[in-house]
Amino acid sequence: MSVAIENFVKAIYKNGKRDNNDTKPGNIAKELGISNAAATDMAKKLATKDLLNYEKYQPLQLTKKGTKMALLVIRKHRLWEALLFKMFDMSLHDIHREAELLEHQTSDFLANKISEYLGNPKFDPHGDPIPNSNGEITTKDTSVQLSNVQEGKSYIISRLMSDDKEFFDFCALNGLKYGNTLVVSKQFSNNKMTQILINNNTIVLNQDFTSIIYVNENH
Amino acid sequence: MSVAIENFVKAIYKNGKRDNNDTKPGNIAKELGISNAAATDMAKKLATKDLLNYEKYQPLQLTKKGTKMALLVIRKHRLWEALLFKMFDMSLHDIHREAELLEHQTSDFLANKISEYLGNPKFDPHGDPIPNSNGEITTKDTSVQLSNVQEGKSYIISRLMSDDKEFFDFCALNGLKYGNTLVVSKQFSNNKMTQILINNNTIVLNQDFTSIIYVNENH
DNA sequence: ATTAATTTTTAAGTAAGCTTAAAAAATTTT
DNA sequence: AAAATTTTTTAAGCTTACTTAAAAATTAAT
Repeated sequence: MSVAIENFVKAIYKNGKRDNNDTKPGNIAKELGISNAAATDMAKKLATKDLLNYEKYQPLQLTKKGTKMALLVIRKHRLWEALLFKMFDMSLHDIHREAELLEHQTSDFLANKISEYLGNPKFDPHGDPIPNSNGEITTKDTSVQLSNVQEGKSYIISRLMSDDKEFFDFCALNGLKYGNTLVVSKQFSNNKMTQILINNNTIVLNQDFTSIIYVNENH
Repeated sequence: MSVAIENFVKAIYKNGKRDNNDTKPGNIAKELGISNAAATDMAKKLATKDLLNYEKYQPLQLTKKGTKMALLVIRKHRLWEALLFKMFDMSLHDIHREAELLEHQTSDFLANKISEYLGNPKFDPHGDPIPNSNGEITTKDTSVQLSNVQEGKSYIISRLMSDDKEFFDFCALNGLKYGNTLVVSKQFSNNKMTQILINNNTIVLNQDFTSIIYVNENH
């Protein structure tokens, strides 16, 4: 299967999770930076390969086979991120960029070697779960978006769900890092803004950021 | 530049070295598993990009720019081989196969990180020299083919120049490994066959093998 | 030095993965 | 509910990297 196909099923999987199953061609096209027409074309093609179900004007739905393909690509991506992060002094954004390419050129055999070397980690450096070699995610995610938390409580950052350099630069600067602790000091105007205390600094985040930072309550 | 282009200049570079500059389209086509027509087409195209000089019916000659591109791809290939060989328990053939794909999806930045991590090695696990980040090979090669050595002398294996699984399996079985010592006990019929003593075993190699095993005299 | 064989080139054609433009359908706004 | 907007689909076309088939040139054999 080609890189284009792998990226296509991956985009459907990711957008499905993120945008509450808005997996219509336009949404996927945007994610991939291609035209809507190209997305429709590709959807039809992948339907003939039993990777997804296609019905005109309906959201695209991955089949079992398509989902497995997506998860195996995501597995390779996250394993590469984990490996590069551990071995080299590289930013989250940089490891993402490299993994984005390497993921398509990695045999299952090599992926397993990397996993084994790392001690079969369950999460990558963003806190995203790493699917196993059968394309299954066995960990269950109890984290919530930082936009959805309660004032006054303490939380542990569990996930930074982004590909964006600006965001990661901001995170690096402010101690927003997988595993770190923060306290929510105030929620403003319907959770559009969130004030947190982290590393003895008070910062205010808007929803662009609080919707992609996931946390678990700190008991 | 595309994968096809990177592989094309790499093939010219490698065949130029190996086959005494027989870099006519047919030879490159064979190396890449494409038709002669495709090789001619690509050659013309790359000439317009100043990667090679093309004259009808003449061998293809890489320009400075083309040579540098080839060497930077080869650099990435050999760095990946060195890394995978060091970190994971993988055969020479397996690391080659993985590196063949990874080489095209590796930024210069990452290549430098890998090199640094490995202590800027000058040779890969086959004994092949690793070009530096400017695409230059600074080590000078004094090794000779095992088909060209003298009876009775002792040599150190410096290079196993192959991509072939059969060959590597044979090497692994018989202790033919980069850095190991062997003694040439006999040359037969115009060097078509060579008898060597290695690891207390006597084995006879034909020219298919002795022409791709390089050695340095053991002083 | 011809003839035969091989290689290279040209020409025409294909598949993948895109594009833009316009038509059709769905969705949103008023 | 009708009109306006947006999205999806269809259609036609493009580029890359190939292919096969046949013509032209080179190389090898007798």
